[in-house]
Amino acid sequence: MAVKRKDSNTEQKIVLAAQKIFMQRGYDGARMQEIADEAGINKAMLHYYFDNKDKLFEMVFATAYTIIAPNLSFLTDDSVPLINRIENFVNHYTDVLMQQPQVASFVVNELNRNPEKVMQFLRSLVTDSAHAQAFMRSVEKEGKKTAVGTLHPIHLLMHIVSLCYFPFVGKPLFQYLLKLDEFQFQIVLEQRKQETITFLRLLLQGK
Amino acid sequence: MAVKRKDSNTEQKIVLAAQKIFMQRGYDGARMQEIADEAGINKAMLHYYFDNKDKLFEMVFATAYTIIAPNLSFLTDDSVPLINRIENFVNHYTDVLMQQPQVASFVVNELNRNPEKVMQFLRSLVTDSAHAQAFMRSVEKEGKKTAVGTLHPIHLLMHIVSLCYFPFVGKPLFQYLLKLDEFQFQIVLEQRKQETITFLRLLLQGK
DNA sequence: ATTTGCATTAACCAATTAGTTAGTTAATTA
DNA sequence: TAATTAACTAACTAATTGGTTAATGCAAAT
Repeated sequence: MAVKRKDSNTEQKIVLAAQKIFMQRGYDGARMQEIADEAGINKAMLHYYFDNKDKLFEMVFATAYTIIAPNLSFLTDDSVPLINRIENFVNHYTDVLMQQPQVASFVVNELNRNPEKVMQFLRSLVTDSAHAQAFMRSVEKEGKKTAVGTLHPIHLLMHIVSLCYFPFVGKPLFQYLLKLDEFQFQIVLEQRKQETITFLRLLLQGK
Repeated sequence: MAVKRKDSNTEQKIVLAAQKIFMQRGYDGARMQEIADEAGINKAMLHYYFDNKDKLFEMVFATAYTIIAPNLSFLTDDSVPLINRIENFVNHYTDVLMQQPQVASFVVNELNRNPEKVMQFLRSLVTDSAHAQAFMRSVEKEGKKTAVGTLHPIHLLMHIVSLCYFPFVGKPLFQYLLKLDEFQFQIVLEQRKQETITFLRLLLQGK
């Protein structure tokens, strides 16, 4: 019996090409032909390795989501002070998003474009509902008295995630508004890690 | 000579339909036929009133951008204390985005999908580069000494805009992470106006 | 050496899509 | 009332697109 010859990295080439094209163009804008060209193979090969556009997309989206979706477990380890957990979260996701700047807007875009379908898919992918509860309890415990009174977990999370993610999702907007070229924008992003942490620290300081 | 009979509101129906479909599906996902159906007219009428898909899209995008793009003039009136200007900004754009929740993600999505083209189009649409400079000077003047030292205008702006906009752009993400239904999410958004202002106020308090 | 079966391709297909055309309707006006 | 012209439509077209098929290459097993 013959043996699989998938030693040739065709599948990997397809994955990389699909990631590039889908992230650049989105599901609707992506063309199977362009993915094939990018991978340097025939279009029929895409359907040989992945049945159809949807399957190929799901694979790309799952990877992208896993990389950038805020993992609440960063924020639920009660043995570490809340501010340090937040610091870790900000540092981690700023680094991740800087390495792959287009992933955030890709995931957010597709989630908005097709919330029902994609979120149904998410539920089968990850099971982190427990962390949401743990985060709530953890903040309520530690954040009783702060500079602004009682800390609301949901709003704290929205603050953190918004500050970390939006500079990437809104990059073109900021670049246009502030007339920043690529290089200048990179520098600003570098600074933001510290700026964001300093800002969030204000919220947690007892009065 | 005969006279225009555009008393029938066909053009208006097209505009409304195009707004709905483009915002729902994005440029690539939108179908001229679906826009025609939504408007209750023939597909050829779209081309009669607007030459092609691009023209129709540009009209929709220009309107959307004008509505939701952060207008820095909110933040540049030196006769009002900075914190009050920020308060006005937050209140205004939270209201605007709550009224049309999908506009923010539409504009941001399209900006990411086609930065060069759309931004080139923007430059012909609005000329607000002066406000960026005015904002910088204004913040540098008033924000010399704050709780965290000298206030950096660019980061302050990114904080403000991120806190206001991302809850809308990342709505499906937050709904999934925090298991919030439509009603619960609306309540959170209502609260955010005050939460965001309170948070930003911390930044401006002298130490 | 021949068979076996995965890997790969060129060519094709059916459906979709933006855009066009040729013509109809009906209000205005001269 | 007849000419004029804006408003509107059904039907068509050319190009694109996701997906299929039938055939071929080719390494390994017998």
